[in-house]
Amino acid sequence: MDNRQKVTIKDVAREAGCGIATASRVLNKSGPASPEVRARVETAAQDLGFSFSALGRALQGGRSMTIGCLVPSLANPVFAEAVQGVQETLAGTGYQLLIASSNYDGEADNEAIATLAAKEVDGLIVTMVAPERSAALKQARQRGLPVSLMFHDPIDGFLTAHVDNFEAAREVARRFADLGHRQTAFLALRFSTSDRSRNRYAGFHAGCRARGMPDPALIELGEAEANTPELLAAILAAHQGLTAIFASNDFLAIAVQKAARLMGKSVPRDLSVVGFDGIEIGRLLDVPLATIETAPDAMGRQAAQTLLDMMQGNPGVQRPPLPFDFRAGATLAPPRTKSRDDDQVRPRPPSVHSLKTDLKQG
Amino acid sequence: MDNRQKVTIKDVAREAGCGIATASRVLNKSGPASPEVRARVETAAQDLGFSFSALGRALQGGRSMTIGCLVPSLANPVFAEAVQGVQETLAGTGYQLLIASSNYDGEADNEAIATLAAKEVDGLIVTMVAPERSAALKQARQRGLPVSLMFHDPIDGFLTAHVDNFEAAREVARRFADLGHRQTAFLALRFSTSDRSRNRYAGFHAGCRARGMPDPALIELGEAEANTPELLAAILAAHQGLTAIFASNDFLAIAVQKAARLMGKSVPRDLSVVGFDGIEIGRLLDVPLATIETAPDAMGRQAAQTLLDMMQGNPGVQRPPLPFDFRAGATLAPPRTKSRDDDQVRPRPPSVHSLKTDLKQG
DNA sequence: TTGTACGCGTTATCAA
DNA sequence: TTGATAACGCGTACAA
Repeated sequence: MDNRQKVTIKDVAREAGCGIATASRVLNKSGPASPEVRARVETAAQDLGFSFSALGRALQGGRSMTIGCLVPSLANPVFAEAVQGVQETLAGTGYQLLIASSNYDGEADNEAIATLAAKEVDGLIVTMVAPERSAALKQARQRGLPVSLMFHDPIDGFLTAHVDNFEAAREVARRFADLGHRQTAFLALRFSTSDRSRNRYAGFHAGCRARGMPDPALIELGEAEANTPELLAAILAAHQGLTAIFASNDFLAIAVQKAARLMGKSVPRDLSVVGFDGIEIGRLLDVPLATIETAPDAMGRQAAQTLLDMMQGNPGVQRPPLPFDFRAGATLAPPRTKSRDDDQVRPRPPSVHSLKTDLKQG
Repeated sequence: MDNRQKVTIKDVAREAGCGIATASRVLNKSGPASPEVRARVETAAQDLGFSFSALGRALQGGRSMTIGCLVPSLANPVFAEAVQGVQETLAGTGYQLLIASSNYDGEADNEAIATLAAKEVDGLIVTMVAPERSAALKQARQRGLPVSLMFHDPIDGFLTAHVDNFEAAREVARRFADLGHRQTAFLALRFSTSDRSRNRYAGFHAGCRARGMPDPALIELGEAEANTPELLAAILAAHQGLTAIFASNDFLAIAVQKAARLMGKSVPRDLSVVGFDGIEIGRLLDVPLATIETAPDAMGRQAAQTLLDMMQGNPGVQRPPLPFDFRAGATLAPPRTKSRDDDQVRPRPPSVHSLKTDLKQG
C-alpha cells in the first residue's frame, strides 16, 4: 500500500530493459529511439508511476526553474495581489514561485534573500525594507542572479515595477488645495521601513508647498493605533484644526473614518480623507473612499515580465511607472466654512454622495 | 565585477588546502578538525563568499526542506492570510514555502500538485477543488508525502484545518429565524468548485428547515455578476420577497449592499445581509457587516503545525474545527412589517446602527 | 539506434 | 584528525 520508495529513471530503464540514456531520451523526446524501445519505456514509466525529479534536473542543468519572491507580508492584500500577478505571468513558463515574507523586518529580509539564493532560484522578485543596502541582495546579484523589484521607486542599478508615489501624492495635495484645504496631515504606518510611504509624504509635502499651504503634519502610527479606532481618535484629537487627511493606505483611511465617527466628526463635512492603493472594497462602501488607485497585480505582472526578460539574457530596461488614478469618492469635500453650522455631534454625513460615483464602475 | 561562477565547497577546500570532506565538516560543525584547518577553511569560505547549495544538499540528504502549498488564489485575502499564517509557523523551522495557485481550476490543481511533487517538497499544504478526487494528490500520498488540508471540511483519510461550515451556516439560519425572516436566499460564488460553499448552503438549508422556514433560494453567481453591482441588482430583483440574504463571503455581502442601494432598498430595513469570513474591514464600515467570523491565519498555522507533526513521523490527528463567531452587525434586523411604510426609494438606511457595535472592538 | 560514464554539489562512510 | 570515494537523480558527450 505504501510505496515509499521513489522511482527514478534508473528503475524505468531497468524495467524497460534498456539504458538510462535511452529512457531519458524517450521520456524527454530529446533524441532517437526505436519504436519498440520507445513503447517499452513509456509503459514502464506508466506502470511505475515515474516522474522526473526536478532536483536532479536542476543540479545537472544548472537551472532550478524556480523564482524566488520576497514580500513584506501576504496579509497585506496589496502584496498578495502583486504576487498573484506574478503567478499569472509565470504560469505556463515552467517556473514556480518560492515565496518568503519578512513581516517588514530588514533582518528577516536579508535572511530570506540568502535562503532563496541557496535554493538556487533562477531569479528574484523583491519588495523589502532597503534593497540598496541589503548585503545579501548585493551578493546574490554579484553571482549573476537577475533581480526585479516591485513597489519600490527607482533605485540606482535596479529595475523596478512601480507607481510614481511622489507624483501621486502631489496630486492629492493638489486636490486638497483646489477645494480650499490648508491644514492637512499625512498619516503613515511603518514610515521608517517603507520607502513608498516616505516618498508619498515627500510628494505630499512638496505639493502642499507648491500651493502655498502650510506644511502637512506627519503623523506616524504604530500597529496598535492603526488597528484601534479609539486610539486613532485620540491621536487625531491632538491635532486640532485639520480639515483633510491623506492616509498612506486605504485601510488606514477607512480606520480614520471610523475614528472620526467616534469623535463625533462627520466625513467629509468636518474632515476629508483620501487613501492610497485603491482596494476594490473602497468603491463599494456606503461612502465611497476617495483614493489613489493603483494596480498591484499589474505591478506583479510587470516585475515578472521584466525578470523573464532578464533571464533570457536581455539587459532589461526600466519601464515608466505604472499609471495611477485619482478616484473620486465621497470622503473628499471642501472644508466647512468654519463660521456657521457649528453644532456638535451628528454621527452621519449628510449623505448625498452615496450615489455620486456609482456610475463610474459596477 | 561579475563573479558569475558559483563557488562550491570544492573551491573552499582547494583554497584552504584540504579535502572536501574536511571543509564540509568544518562548515557544518559536524565533525572533528584541527584548529588550524578549521581557521583556514573558515577564512577561505569567507573570502570566496561561499554558501551551501540547498540543491546538492537536498539531493544527497533526501530532504529538500521545502513545503509545497497550493491555494486557489492569493488575490482572495482569506487564502493569502492563511498562507501568511503558514509562513509564520514555518519561520524558524528551516522550511521554505513553494507556492502554487490554481485560479479555482481543478485541472490546474492537478498540474500544480504534480509540479510541487516533482520538486520533491517534503510535505504539502493544500486547498483545491476536489482533494478526494485528485489523481496527482493520490499519487503524491502513495509516495509517502505528508499532506495537510486547509479550509476543507473533513474528508476521509485526510487531515484538515477548518471551520465547521455547515454548523456556522446553520447558525445564520437561526439568527434569521429568531428575527422573523422567512424568505431567504443563499448567494454563492463558485458553488461548483468549492466544497466550503456547498457545505454552507447545506447547513443554511438544514437550519431553515429546522425552524420551519421555506427552503432558501440558491443563487449562483459568476464573476461578472459578483463584481458588477448593477448585474447583481438585476438578479436580486428577479427574486421578489426576499428579506434576508446569506452571502457565501464578505465581499459578496458588501456587494449586495451596494446592489441594494442601487435598487433603492435599504439595508437592513428592506433587506438583511450576513456575510462569511469576517474580514477586518467589515467592522470598520459605516454600517458594520454582520458575518461569521473565522480566522484564516489560524487555519494556516494549524495546517502547518499538523504537517510539521506528520513530517516528524507522528501519525497526526484530526483536530476539532476552529471556532467561528457570529459577529453582530448593523446589516441584520427584523424584516419590515410589510404593511405600512411602503414608500419608495429612500437611498440610505435610517442610520441608527452605525454606533451599535462600535464597542465590541477597536 | 543504443548504452556507458561523467559531472552537477553535497554528505556519509570508511580507511588511513 | 584527515581525505578519497560512493551515492543522490539527471542529462549528455561519446563510444559502440
